[in-house]
Amino acid sequence: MEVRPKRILIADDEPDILEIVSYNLGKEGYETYTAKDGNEAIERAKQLNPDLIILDIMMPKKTGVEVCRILRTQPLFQDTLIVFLTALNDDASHIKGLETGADDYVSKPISPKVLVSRVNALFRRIHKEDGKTLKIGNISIDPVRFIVSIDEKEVMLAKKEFELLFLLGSKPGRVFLRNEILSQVWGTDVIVGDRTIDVHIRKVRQKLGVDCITTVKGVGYKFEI
Amino acid sequence: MEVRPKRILIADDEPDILEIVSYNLGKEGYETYTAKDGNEAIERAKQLNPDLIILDIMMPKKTGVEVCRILRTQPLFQDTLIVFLTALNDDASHIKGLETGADDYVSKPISPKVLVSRVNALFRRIHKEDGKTLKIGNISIDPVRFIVSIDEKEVMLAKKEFELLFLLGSKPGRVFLRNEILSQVWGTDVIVGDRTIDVHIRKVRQKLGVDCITTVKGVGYKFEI
DNA sequence: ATTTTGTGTAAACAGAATGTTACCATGGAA
DNA sequence: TTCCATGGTAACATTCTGTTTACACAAAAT
Repeated sequence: MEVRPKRILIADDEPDILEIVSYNLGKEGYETYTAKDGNEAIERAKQLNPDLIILDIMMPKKTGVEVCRILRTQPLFQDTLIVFLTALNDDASHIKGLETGADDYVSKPISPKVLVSRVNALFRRIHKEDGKTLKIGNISIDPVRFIVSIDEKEVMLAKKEFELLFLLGSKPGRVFLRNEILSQVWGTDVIVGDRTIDVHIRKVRQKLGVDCITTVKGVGYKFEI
Repeated sequence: MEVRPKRILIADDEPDILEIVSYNLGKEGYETYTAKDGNEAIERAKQLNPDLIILDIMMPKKTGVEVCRILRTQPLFQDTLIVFLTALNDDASHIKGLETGADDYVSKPISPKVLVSRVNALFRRIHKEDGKTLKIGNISIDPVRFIVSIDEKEVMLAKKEFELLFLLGSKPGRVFLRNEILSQVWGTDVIVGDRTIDVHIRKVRQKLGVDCITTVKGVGYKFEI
């Protein structure tokens, strides 16, 4: 399965930092976006639904810790990786950062190499599961062979259909919001109509012949047996 | 749901380090085990199957990096968390550690607090499943799966119904005024009639089949078992 | 006892959200 | 080229939710 490039949002009030971090991560193949204060970080996070967010601790409007706490209260950002960036090299803020729900912590002055390798390490840790066949009850979803099996019976899905099912199947039971689905399967830059998701959901349901996708009206869809 | 204490294996050739790390993690509720060189680390890892392994980079017999590489080749240790411990504070070894497949990296001199909080953060990342689920007695309210369970029996609520219950359930026993409910669930801009809340309360009561919402006349409602 | 105030309940309605179908554009394969 | 699979849109059908209305009932106030 083709992998969409990871989206990283970087929030810092120093343009130099934004640029150097953005440049180095971009070189690694990440899609980078920036924000220059806490409020903008939250706003852009909601709009972009990034895979990882790098937050400077000391920022105008809202500190990185505040932004982290606010984002973490929302289900949408439960899985988002968060890394703190700070000039304070002391233990206290270090611990505070991690306890707030950050996944890592890098102190300034930043070595681009270190930052990149830590980011890579975080993604590696999360995506150990990548490439593995998902098995939920009698349904298995194989991203390598691009095939879905139901009780040993194999079903072929089109790319988008497969990606959609794979996303939902990756966390059975969890509800995926419509924008989440849009940004994960279609990407943030593409603009598609309102009925597009529904139509694809329908196609998947039809091809599978099993009712394993539940609609949660006003919210989204979830995979459930 | 009760959780078995996490097992942590610590490998270092300095007895002092072993003791201080073991003591501090033990105090946090982890089950700790030690090894004094690379070979012993591998041996004990196989025997204990720990959830997390802390490896000193500089150890006799085999270095931490070697141990990590060897363990990572085995399926059993694919998901095991690995943290490196080192006196070398330079970037080179740092990067090397993470690229080898470690999940984190802490440099000596070790601050026990920092180590403990990083370990906590690693585990928190692994089980973020049950993060936001409210549990009150035999009722659990899961905003990620959008499901309410009563004694393992699952109930689906409509969006507003769910939000209403979630609000009340977020502070069991506390009375929520009608305007409070209005502003939290419906928002400040929306104007709805007086009976709307009642009707929703009724629907929730009906669907749950359990009497867990108490009316406080002239005031509001509260969640109570 | 009567009125007033607050809440419970059922039914009905409007409109939002989703399901469904048919159709079009595109691009690769035969 | 033609054919076909894919992905997207538009238009309509259907379902479900949220809200209101109307009234019953209960408790408190008069």
